[in-house]
Amino acid sequence: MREKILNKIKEMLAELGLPSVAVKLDFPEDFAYGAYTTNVAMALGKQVGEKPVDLAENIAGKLRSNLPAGVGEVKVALPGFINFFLTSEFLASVVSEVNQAGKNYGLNNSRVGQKIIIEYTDPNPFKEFHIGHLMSNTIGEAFSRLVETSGAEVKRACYQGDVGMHVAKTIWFLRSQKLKDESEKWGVEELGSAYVTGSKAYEENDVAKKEIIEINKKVYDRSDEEINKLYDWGRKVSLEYFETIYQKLGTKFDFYFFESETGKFGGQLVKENLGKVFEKGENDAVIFPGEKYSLHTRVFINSEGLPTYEAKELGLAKIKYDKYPYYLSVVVTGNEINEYFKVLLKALSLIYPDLAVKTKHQSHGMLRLPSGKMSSRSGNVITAEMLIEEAKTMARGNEQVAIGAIKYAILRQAPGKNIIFDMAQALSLEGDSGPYLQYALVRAQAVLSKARENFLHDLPFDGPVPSPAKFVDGALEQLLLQYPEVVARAEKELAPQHLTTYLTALASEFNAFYAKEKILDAGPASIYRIPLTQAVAQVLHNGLTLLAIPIPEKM
RNA sequence: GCUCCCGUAGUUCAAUGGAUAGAACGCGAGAUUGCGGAUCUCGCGAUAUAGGUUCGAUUCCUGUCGGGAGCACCA
Repeated sequence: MREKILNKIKEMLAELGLPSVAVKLDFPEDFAYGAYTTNVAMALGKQVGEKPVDLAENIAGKLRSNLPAGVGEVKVALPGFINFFLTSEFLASVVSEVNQAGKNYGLNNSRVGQKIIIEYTDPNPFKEFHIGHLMSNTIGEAFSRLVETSGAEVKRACYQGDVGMHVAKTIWFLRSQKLKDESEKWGVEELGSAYVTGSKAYEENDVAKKEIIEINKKVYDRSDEEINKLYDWGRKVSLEYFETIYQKLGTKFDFYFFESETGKFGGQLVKENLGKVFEKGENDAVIFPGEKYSLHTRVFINSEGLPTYEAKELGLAKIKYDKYPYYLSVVVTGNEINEYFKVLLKALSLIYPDLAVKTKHQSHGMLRLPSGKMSSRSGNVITAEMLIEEAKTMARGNEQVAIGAIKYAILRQAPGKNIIFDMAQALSLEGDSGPYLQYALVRAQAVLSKARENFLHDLPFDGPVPSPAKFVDGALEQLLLQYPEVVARAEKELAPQHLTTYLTALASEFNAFYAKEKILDAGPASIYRIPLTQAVAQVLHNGLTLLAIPIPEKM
């Protein structure tokens, strides 16, 4: 439809002898202004030296004598908008289009043939899976699913810090506890608190600090049998635990990358480019002189000879590409990495320029809780599991609703900004929330299943509806029509909030419709309203699936 | 101190340079023998500040004020 109207406008502009400009066709804020609107007249007004309204009338007049099929009216509004109103017949046809397309409604081909890799979550073994990881996972999974709608081949990647100081800190404490083997009843929670204790010791106790640095080296070169044993056990426990969380959250990774591999290779890369890209710094460290490029100078190899985060990330870019020659690589991390990532991309561009341009860093903000609430006994860390459990009690024990509430709270705002996560608000379970969407869908499904049982037997309605035009109200149908464009925009901008905003508008419109009109047992109107309900349910289903928000059957 | 990000109803968030700045929570008033009330209807209420660019600025540019993150061997 959009294409048809756009082409027609261009055609008319040409016939009027007006200069060709990029024509914008928008969804107006209010359906009172039609289904589509354009501002060409205002944009052209000055160029041509005519009043925008007059110009708009001129163009509209032309359009009226040559309407695209499905457009019922063209109106001009001050100060020069041209608005397009669609016919009831066309709007009714949207309903059957949605039902015919089903799960495929909203897909497009804009990225067919592209290989895209998306890295997110990135929890560290030997540490807790905290709410920051939950946030990264939620956003990354939504990105992945959105990008898949464009026909791209998407691979999900998880990058995990299985070596480094945090590991050494945890092991330091485990060793001090004289842990013999895995028969000891320790799990992830204890690993988490071992890290906290080790961390504290590192900062407060010089002896411990030295021991931890020593352990760190031994983890890298695997020279100590006792440490190896603790290490292998801890790594396994952590990774197995993470899998249970991914399952809950609806993520399945294609690739796992570990710092133990990227560190080796990244360190090598840095050494090879010493003197070219990198320089010697203080205490034998190897640095990247970021100041040359008005960035920070960063250490890539520390004075112990071990690769830092930056060197590892450098190696990772290449390792990823070797495994999966990508067209685009998206990396989702917290925004405290922003400055480092700029340095990293600069260094990468000097070594592998082609990879640097293919890499896109998308950060997310921090998940903060209103102070005082929800602090864990072991420190300030709030684990994902604790949050989910807390949410669950508020969601009448329904885990799908709990996860939906949390995910929606994260996805409703633009990524990159901090989120003040007010538990009470996210789980008020009403209004602008995940459960609100879930409820609208569950309710629609309940009506539909009742329709199947008692009323009509030929669902789904994927054929034409007899004389539906008089039952068309317009708002729901126009929203249904917008869905594919909303998805495309959210995909292109990696902006899931467009989709959450849209779905909330759709659910709200549906709930109003539900309150106002009878769907079942409404005579001929039912013949239209049942498929309409089905189309709404289909779009809610498709949209929630794209956001990886669980869809409960009952709630 | 320097660099980056951000200031929108009382609160938490939207808004591709366009129309009356859109929701939700909260507050006030209503709707229930009705397909699922975790619902619906109505009301109150906001672009930090001073300039600039533009036919038109929440959006772009500059200053000020306020908040967050980072600033050499953690990730």
